[in-house]
Amino acid sequence: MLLSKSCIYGIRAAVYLALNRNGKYVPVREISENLDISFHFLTKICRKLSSGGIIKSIKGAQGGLKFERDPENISIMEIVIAIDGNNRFSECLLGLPDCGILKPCPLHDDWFDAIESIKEKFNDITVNRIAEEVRTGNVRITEINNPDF
Amino acid sequence: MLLSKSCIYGIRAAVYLALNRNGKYVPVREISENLDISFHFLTKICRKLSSGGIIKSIKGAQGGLKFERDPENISIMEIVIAIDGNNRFSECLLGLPDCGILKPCPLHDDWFDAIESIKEKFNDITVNRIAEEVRTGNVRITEINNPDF
DNA sequence: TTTAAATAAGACAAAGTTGTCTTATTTAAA
DNA sequence: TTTAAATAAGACAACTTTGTCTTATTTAAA
Ligand code: SF4
Ligand code: SF4
Repeated sequence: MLLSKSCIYGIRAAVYLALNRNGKYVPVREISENLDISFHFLTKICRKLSSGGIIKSIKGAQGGLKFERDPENISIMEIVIAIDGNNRFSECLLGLPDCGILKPCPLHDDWFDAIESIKEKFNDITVNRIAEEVRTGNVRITEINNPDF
Repeated sequence: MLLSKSCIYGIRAAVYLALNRNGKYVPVREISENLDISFHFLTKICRKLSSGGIIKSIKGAQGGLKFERDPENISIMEIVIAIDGNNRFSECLLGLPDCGILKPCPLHDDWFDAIESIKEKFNDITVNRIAEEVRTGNVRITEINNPDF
């Protein structure tokens, strides 16, 4: 798997948040129930998104989560980095020690083409773009039977 | 990580085997020492390659491993499948339940382009091709200081 | 002021992957 | 025939990821 479950949940939660932003803070409980993700696990992930500066959270009644910045400008890559750190994509194919391009492993060229292309895409795709696609009904972020997302 | 450690070790071991085939059976111990891979862990992986029909093994003195088929015709993909099963690459990006192209997740198109390209490459690249590249000194399958591989 | 709703924090459990070790079995060579 | 070299098999430990649970804290509303 290219992405950890944590990343996947984080991306889906961010898209949910972008879909439902009407100024109000959205509780983690609501997200976890609608996306069918373990509540406590999701709160942990959301705390990473908070400390990563992607969302902000407010405690107490009427509290919840909100974007810190406009999700128009938040890429999938930023979410992945906030959750799993910077080396999810820099880990390379055979993971040899002291690796580099001086004397690479046999799959280096092919692998780097592929991973660079994925990286580019992850940098380009914004949370808002995905939310828009969900809104127009082309794609989904939850199980197939859920009519809402 | 796209590939599990088991796969990585399996690929490196197969390339080693292709580099050192002079009719004789190669003991797992020799491979594990030269590639700096845990011996017992590697034997487990090699048993998967055996039951997958990629290599054959002979017990006892002068025993060891040998290719079952010509490594000219063994792709990296076959090794990955023998070790990790068929769904390493069919696992999809967001891993939604009941997934499909009818109503895909937002990253489906981009993801499938990328993964198809990687799959193609993994199907094309043979163990022998990698071994040849190691022989000519362009690439390596072990740590940088090792002059042999 | 009290209560209910919400995040924060962290202990803990379950599961998967990776790695170690021991014992049994097979085989060729001494 | 004995011995050493090798795989086979599987128990078990360490580590990582994933998931659950409990307690503390904060906040708005009743
Ligand atoms: S040579 Fe390239 S692909 Fe291979 S292990 Fe190193 S960085 Fe990764
Ligand atoms: S829509 Fe495509 S990329 Fe997304 S989860 Fe399903 S198969 Fe994977």
